Parts: sequence; structure tokens; C-alpha cells
Amino acid sequence: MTDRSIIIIFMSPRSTKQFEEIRENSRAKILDAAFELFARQGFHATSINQIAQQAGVAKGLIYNYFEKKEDLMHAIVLDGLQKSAEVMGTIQQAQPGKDRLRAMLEFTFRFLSEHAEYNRLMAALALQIQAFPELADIVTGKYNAMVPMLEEELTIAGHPYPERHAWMLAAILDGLGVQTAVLGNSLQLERLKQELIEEYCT
Amino acid sequence: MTDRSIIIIFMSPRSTKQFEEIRENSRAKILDAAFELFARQGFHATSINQIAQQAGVAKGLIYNYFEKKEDLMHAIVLDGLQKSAEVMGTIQQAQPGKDRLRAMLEFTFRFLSEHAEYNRLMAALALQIQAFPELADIVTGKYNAMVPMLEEELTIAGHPYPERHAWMLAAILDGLGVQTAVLGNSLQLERLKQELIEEYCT
DNA sequence: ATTATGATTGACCGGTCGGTCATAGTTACG
DNA sequence: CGTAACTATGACCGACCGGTCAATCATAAT
Repeated sequence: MTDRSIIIIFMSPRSTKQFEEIRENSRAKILDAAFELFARQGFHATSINQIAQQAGVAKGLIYNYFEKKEDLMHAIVLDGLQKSAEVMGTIQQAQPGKDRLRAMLEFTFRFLSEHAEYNRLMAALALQIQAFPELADIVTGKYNAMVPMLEEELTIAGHPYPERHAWMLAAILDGLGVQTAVLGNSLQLERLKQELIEEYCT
Repeated sequence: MTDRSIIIIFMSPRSTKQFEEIRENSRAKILDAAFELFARQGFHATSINQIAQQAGVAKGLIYNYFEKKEDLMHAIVLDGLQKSAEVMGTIQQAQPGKDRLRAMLEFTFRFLSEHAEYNRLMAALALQIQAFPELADIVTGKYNAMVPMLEEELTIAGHPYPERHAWMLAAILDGLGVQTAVLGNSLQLERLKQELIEEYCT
């Protein structure tokens, strides 16, 4: 058994790190293209050829990085969930109650306006979650975690009906997701945000 | 030019009325199948062959009744919009203000639980409305009409912040649509309805 | 039985789908 | 330069897509 590191150092045309960079770059190009097309047209209406073209890459290369078309969706969704989980982590540093509630609302509204496409993708996924069984538990889990979290913050904030308004707030945020997807930027998100903050964070 | 009615009366194997019944029956079978599959799997994930099989009909027959696959979607959506418009017409008979608001909520919640599939179909359509340009104006029109209508009722009902809560209420109802699609009947719609009524109709 | 009428069928069409794979391209060492 | 190690290509595959249409079926008056 030869020492693999020596083989790599002495025989490989590029360093491991160089290959990793190349791979990461190609993978990102493919995921970006797939994300944009899935969000705009939906999963089934988007073909692998389209993704390859948009990414500026040959079709076959996609299958060097992802086994099936479905795996593109998985990677996109999991990436997004992880990023939003990171943000939620930083939000936990805010003072519980009205401050944290405000931070959540600020984040959600910024997300709605800056990442409308991801929002649309997730909404479409939610409606067809049974077609992506490997994502089903994760997504429904996030859904179910939302209401109790809001209820706790409302309680701390001293809201008179924390239970009732927790699910209302959750439904409002989901509904805004759909409405931005349908009506686009004709929705005055900034104004709505201020009114929600006034209603729940003052 | 021969008299066409005489030709029909004396030469046709079946009366005009019989033919109409046959056509209406077949059309309904096809639309029912298409509706169920579109709602469950989405438009692009559903093939004409599948629809034909589910309807118990040959593929070719579908094209006697509808020019393109898209037209099936159009017919389904327009049928649904018309039915809901009829219900909304009867709701207008209720006393403006809290009574009418309650009637709207009762209808919406009954619709959510009894026609969850149609709700899911419409939500999915809303997210991809640009793929059905002929429906875009109609659907966005319904969307835009919702908030002012709620605002008027809230005003009459004497709500302190009718404008703010009109869009909140609209968002809540949209959000519940998504949530029922994702979480199914684990959502306790009846309880949520009672709480909304208590919040806005008492 | 024949006929006219319109509903119904399913083999068939060109095209596109997701996915494969033999081949080519790129680079850095010996 | 030749070779090793890996990325990248696109022609190609069988399956299935939406859509067509000549042929068949069912009926009821003659």
C-alpha cells in the first residue's frame, strides 16, 4: 500500500486544494442556475438541459456533482435552511420578548424582499412536499416549530393573547410569502412591516 | 340551404339533448381527473396519459373537449372561481359588518377543510401564475379585491384599525391555505376559526 | 339491414426528457 | 514530452411527452 499523500504531491497535476476550488466553483454555478430556474418555473417545468445552459456548463457535468435532478432541489433547500438557521442563531442573542420579536420580523421582511425567489421556491415546495419525501420531515418540522417559538416571545413581551396571536402571526408571515410571490413588489412590504412592529412590538 | 333542424330531427341517431348529456358527462369525468391530479402532483408533473387513465377514457378523447393541456387548467380554475363567486354573492346578503365578516370566515374555513385540494391547486397556480398568462389578470384581480373588501367590513364593524387589520386578515387566510396544504388536517381549523371570530367578530 | 351522426379509440408522430459514458481537455510533475 | 489525475464535454439512449387522426363503435330513424 503506497502512501497516498506522496502520490498526490508528486503525481497529481493540481493540488488537492486547487481541485476543491474548481469543484466548489462548478457546483455553485450549477446550484445557482438550478435555483433560479426552479424558483421561476418550478421543479418539473425546468429541464436539466436548461440548467446546464444557464450555468454555462455541459449537461453531463451536472451528473458529476449530483446523482439525480431531485438532488439539486435537496441541496438548494438544505443550503437555504442552514443559512436561515444561522441567522436565527444570531437573533437568539437579542433580548427575549419585544426586541427579539422585532429582530425576527425585521429578518423575515428583509428576507421576503431580498430573497423573494427563495421564498417562492419554498412555498412551491411546501405545496408539493410529498413529491420530495426526503425533505418532508425537515420542512414540516420547521413549520411546526414556528408557532411555539412565537408564542414564547409574545408571552415574554406581555401580549394579552399570546397563544391566539402566535398562530395568527405565523399565518400572516406565510401569507405574505404567498402574496409577494403573486403580487411581486406591488406589496408595500416596508409599510406592512412597520405596522406589524407597531402592533406586536410596542 | 336545407333546414338544419329538420335534418337533425330526422337523421340524427340521438337527440341533441342526448348528445349534450354525453358530452357533459365525458367532459366532467376528464375535468375531475385532471383536477385531482393537478392538485396532488402539480400541472407539469401530470401527463395527459395519466389524466386519461384516471378518467377512464382514451387520450384522444381529451382533445375532443380541450385544445391543449393548458385549457384543462383554465377550465378548472374558472369553474372554481365562478362557484366561489356565487357563494360570495349569497354572503353579500348578510348584514354588513360583523355578521358578514363572520359569514366570510365561516365560508373560508369550510372551504379550507372541505376543498383542501382546490385550495392547494390555487396556491400552486398563484406561485406560477406567469406560466398561465390568460389567468394572471383574473387571479391577481381577486387578490387585490380582497383587502379593500375586508377593510370595509372591519370599518363597519367598528374595528379600531381597519386598514392595518384588513391586510393582516387577508394574509392570515392565505397563510392558512399554505399551512393546511403542508400540515394537512393536523391543523385544528375549527379552533382557529373560533379564535378568529372571537378576535374580529365580537 | 342500412344509413347518418357524432362520440370514442389507440397506434402513431416528432420532440424532449432525465440520465449515461466514451472521449477530450487541462495541468504539473518526472 | 509523456503520463497521471482529474474536470468537462456532448452525442447518444430508451422512455415518455403533448398532440393527431384514420378507423371503430353506438345509436335510432328509415
